[in-house]
Amino acid sequence: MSEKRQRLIDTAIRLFAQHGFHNTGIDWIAEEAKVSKKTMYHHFRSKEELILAALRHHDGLFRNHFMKSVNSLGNTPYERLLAMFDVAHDWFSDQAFYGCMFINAVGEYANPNTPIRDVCRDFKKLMRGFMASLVTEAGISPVEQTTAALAILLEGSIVSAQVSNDPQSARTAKAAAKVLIDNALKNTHKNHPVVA
Amino acid sequence: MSEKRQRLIDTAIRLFAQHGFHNTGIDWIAEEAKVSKKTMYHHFRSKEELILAALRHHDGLFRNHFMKSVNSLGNTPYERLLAMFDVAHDWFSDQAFYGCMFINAVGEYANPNTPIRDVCRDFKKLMRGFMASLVTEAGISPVEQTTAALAILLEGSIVSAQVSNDPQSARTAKAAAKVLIDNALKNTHKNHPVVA
DNA sequence: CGAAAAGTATACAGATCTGTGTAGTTAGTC
DNA sequence: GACTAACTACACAGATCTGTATACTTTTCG
Repeated sequence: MSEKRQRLIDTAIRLFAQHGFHNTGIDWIAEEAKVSKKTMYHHFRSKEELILAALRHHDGLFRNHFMKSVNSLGNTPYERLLAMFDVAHDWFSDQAFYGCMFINAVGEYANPNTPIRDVCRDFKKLMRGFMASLVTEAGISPVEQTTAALAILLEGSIVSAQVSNDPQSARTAKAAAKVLIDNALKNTHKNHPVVA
Repeated sequence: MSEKRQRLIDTAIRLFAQHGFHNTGIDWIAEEAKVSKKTMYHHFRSKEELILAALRHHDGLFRNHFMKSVNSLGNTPYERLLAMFDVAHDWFSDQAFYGCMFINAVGEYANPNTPIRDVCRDFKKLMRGFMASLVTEAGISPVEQTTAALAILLEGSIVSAQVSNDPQSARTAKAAAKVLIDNALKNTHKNHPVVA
C-alpha cells in the first residue's frame, strides 16, 4: 500500500468533512496531500473513486474508534449502550466536528443509485449491528425496535449538535436512551422473567 | 411581489432539495423556472441570496404545513406531540422526500458564520418553540429536557429515513416518544400531583 | 546494472460555474 | 402616446472543475 495513496485518502477525508464534497476540488486535495495530480489519478480512476475510498476508510476508522471507546468506557452491555452517548459527546466537542460524514454525503448525493449511497447505508447497517449485539447481550427485547430507537437517538443527537453547534444534545439523548432502555428492560422481565 | 420571483424561488427549492446546493447551477434554475438569467440577477444579487430566499420561503411553507397537520391530526397536546411523527411518516413516504433541506444545507455549508447557517438554526429554533408549547400545554416537565429529546427523535427519524430510504423510522420514533412522554408525565405527577 | 513502477511539474482540453454587458422587446402606468 | 420598469436572448469574461497528455526524474528491486 502506497504511502501517497494513504495521504490522499487522509487529506480527502479532512477536506470533504470540512468543506463538503462538491466544494472540494481534486487539485486542492492533491496539493494539500503534497502529491501530484497525475499520481492521484494513478491511484484513483476518478473523483468518485476517491470519495468512495475516503468514505470506506473513514468508515473503518470511525467504527473502530467508536466501538473501542464504548467498550472501554462501559463494563457491561447496559453501561456500554449508554456510553455510546458519552463517546458522541466527546466527538461533538472536538474542534474538527463537522457532523457525520455519511449523513452529509447522503445530503449531497441524493440519487439513491450512486455507490456513494451504498457505502453510507452499509456504515449505518454496521453501526446498527454493533448496537444490536449490545442490546441482545443486555437482555433487552424487542431487540430490533430498541436498537432502531437508540440509533435514531444517536443520529438525532449528531444532527442536533451539528446544526446548533452545541454538544449538549449528547447528554439529552443519553438521558432519553436510559429511559427507553429501562422501560424495555422492565417489560422484558415482566413477560419473560429472568429472575424468578 | 413578482410572479417570476416566486417561480424562481419555487424552482430553486425543488432543485436544491433534489440535487444539492453546490450541484445546482444558476442557469439550470433560470431555465426550469422559464425566466431569463438576467431577470434572476435582477431579483437576487447572487446565488447565495437566492439560496437564502429559498430556505426562508421553505421554512415558512414547511412549518405552516407541519403545524397545521399536527394540530388537525391530534385533539389534545398529548395527541399532537405524537401526531408529529405521523406527519413525519407521510413526509418520508413522499416520492419527493430528500431529507430535511436545512440539515442538508448545514452539511454543505460547514462554515458556521455563513448566513445560510443562521437560517437553518432559526428554523430549528422555531420548530422547537412549537414543540415546547405543546409540551407545556400537555403539562409535562421538565419542558426543556423533554422538548429537546423529542426534537432529537424527530431529527433522527428524518436522517434515518433519508439514509435508509425507509419511512419506518417515523413509527419507531413515535413509539420511543410515547415512552418518553409517559415517563415524564408520570414523574411530573409524582412531584407535582395534578390529581390529588 | 537496468528495467519497471511510481513519481514530478506543467500545460491543456473541454466543460461548467457565477456574474455582467449589450441590445432589443414587452407590459403596465401616467 | 410616451415613459418606465421588467423582461428577453445571447454573448462573454474570468474563474474553476475533472480528467488527460507530455516529458522528465526518482525509487524500487530482481
